[in-house]
Amino acid sequence: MVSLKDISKVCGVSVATVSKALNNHSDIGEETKEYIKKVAKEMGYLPNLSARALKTNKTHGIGVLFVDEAGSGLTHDYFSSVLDSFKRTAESRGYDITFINSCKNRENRMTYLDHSRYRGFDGVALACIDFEDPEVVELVQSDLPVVTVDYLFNNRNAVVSDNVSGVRDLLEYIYEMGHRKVAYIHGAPSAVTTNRLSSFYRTAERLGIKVPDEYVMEAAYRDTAATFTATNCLLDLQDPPTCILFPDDFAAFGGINAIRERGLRIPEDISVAGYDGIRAAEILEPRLTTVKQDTELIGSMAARKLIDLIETPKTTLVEQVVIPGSVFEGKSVARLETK
Amino acid sequence: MVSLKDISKVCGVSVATVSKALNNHSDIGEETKEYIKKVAKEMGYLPNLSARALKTNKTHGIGVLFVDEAGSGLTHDYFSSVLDSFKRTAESRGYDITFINSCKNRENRMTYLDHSRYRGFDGVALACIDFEDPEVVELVQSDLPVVTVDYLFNNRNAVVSDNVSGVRDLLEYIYEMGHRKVAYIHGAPSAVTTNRLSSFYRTAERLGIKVPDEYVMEAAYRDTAATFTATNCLLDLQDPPTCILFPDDFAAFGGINAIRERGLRIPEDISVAGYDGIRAAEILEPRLTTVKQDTELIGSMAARKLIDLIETPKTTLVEQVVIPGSVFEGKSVARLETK
DNA sequence: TTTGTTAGCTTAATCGTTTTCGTAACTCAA
DNA sequence: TTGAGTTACGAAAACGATTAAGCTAACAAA
Repeated sequence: MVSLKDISKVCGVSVATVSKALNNHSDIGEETKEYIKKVAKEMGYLPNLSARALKTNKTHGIGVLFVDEAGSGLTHDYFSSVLDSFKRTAESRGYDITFINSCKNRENRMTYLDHSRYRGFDGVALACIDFEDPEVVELVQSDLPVVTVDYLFNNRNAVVSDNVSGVRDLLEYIYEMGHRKVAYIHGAPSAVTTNRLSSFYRTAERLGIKVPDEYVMEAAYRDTAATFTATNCLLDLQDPPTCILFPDDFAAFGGINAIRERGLRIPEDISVAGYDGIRAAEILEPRLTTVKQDTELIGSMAARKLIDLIETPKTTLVEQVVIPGSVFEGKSVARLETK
Repeated sequence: MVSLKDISKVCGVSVATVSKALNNHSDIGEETKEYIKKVAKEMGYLPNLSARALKTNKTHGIGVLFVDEAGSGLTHDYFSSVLDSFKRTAESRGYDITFINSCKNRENRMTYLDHSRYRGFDGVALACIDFEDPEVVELVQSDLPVVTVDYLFNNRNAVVSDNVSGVRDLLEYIYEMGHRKVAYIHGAPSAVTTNRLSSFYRTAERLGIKVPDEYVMEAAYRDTAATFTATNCLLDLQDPPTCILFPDDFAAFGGINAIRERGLRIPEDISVAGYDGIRAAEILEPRLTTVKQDTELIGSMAARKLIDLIETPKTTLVEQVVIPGSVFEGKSVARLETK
């Protein structure tokens, strides 16, 4: 590999001059600069990142921790979309994305924080994880620039999707379609779940929808078996709901299966709605009415905030950005005659 | 950050001794070694990867290029599963995964190879991409350790799923279910497509299934609009097929929609089959009959092969591993009376 | 006693950059 | 003419690790 020294020899100048020329320092003459750059290009010079990082303590690397309950955020539609967008934005600003080692069960492994320091990440992005995990807390509380997705820490940058308005808008839409008996199968306890659930209750109350306790059930996100069971419970009620909200689109299909197994039709016999707006939801029958999250914006905004923080550490501009979703009107919620 | 020098001061030995002790060199006394290790741990020492890499030319980093037609492999079920498995295996062996910058439209960007060199990857894994891309070819032909997924290059390690046996087994199953009129909507031209298609023709011939030209159509992978159209064409034929194979599970849903819009039922009126075995296929109605790829094995095998190659470069043990899939028997292929 | 061997450390060079400080040459106002 | 100020460049010290080579004391063998 060609180094600064090689270039300096060819150009007949010192290593320092080459370095400064390539980095556009102002104390190098224009002609010299151009000449050096030309030679560098011709020789196929590539900076040695290790050497540079050693000197500057900047790796231009960002660590990401995208882990879901099942152990990986990669096969999770919502988070892989967010990550994808995050990656594109970060790369366009010259940062590369590395996974923070999340393989917890190996000897001699490091904590998330240690691993991040070891790799020399300039900053880290966290999403989709158990934010209660002591290792995660340690990482967040550290002096590394951090951005979290869908979770708020004190004094830390965060980008969250607006679950409150999401559920509110969805429920309002369902109300307008004439539904007055709406059940909510919500996800496992978490900050996201709490927001959605309380928004559900508040909106219901405002609209004058009564929500019997048995209309609210729990099923883990993306757990089709759980929603299958829960849906059956709801359908067995003496006074079953006319519409069911599910934790997410994927989980909704567990419920849809339960409904269909009973020979009921969607939406003629019962209406359903999901959350997330995964690609499959737009394609499958019935087109699922859902809240489409703006993963593109969430990801790119998270990258932006993190990189801004990295590059201007002075201004500890802690910001918590809320990204609204939008109701995607599918075919899974029927219009009811309001009696 | 605590460095070797800090430790050496505390221990009253030279920096070299500390380095050797921590790396288990044989010319350091047992007691000294233990003592140094203890102190290092107490002080929370973490090796500086940049410094180490500068000296050893090993970053313990692997670059991955997982890009699909749409620009990202992250939102692609099959590839994100493979990547996930790849990542776990690599991490368990002490390697971290970084994306090779694939954002092509930015000023001053590097080629894949340059970027890989710049980052100092010890090796790279490629999947899901346009292997004809000159940049990809350049990368593969370079002196970097490489493993490819689902594509064979000369003299390069590769892990491929067995498309030949996959299509063969699937078609045999369909034959046994009594189908004699089988159409194949295949993906866009590529090595994978070629293998599948020729396996389709060979198996059909062996089984004595006649395949009229109009039964074979093309639709891009994961393109539900294209399969929608193609399926309609097939259904409009004077002698329509009794079963349709689709490029992949996701694309199959485009066809399924077309079928349903005509009021036809699956599998009573027409049978369908997909390919890949994505999670959604197992859950959605109708349970899709498909070829389930062993993404877990493909990913971990790719990581294994690559790391073996990295760590023992002498033995240019070029291996091309073929991973078979298995037919997942859903409910989308009906048993026909053989007349 | 001398020589050789070995275990256990240390010295010092090196990897490729960045950056501070110096300095030579030149300009220009006084 | 002189001193100050500017411009353009170089020398050298870091950054934190690895490692070849050298040194020393202790001990064994002759």
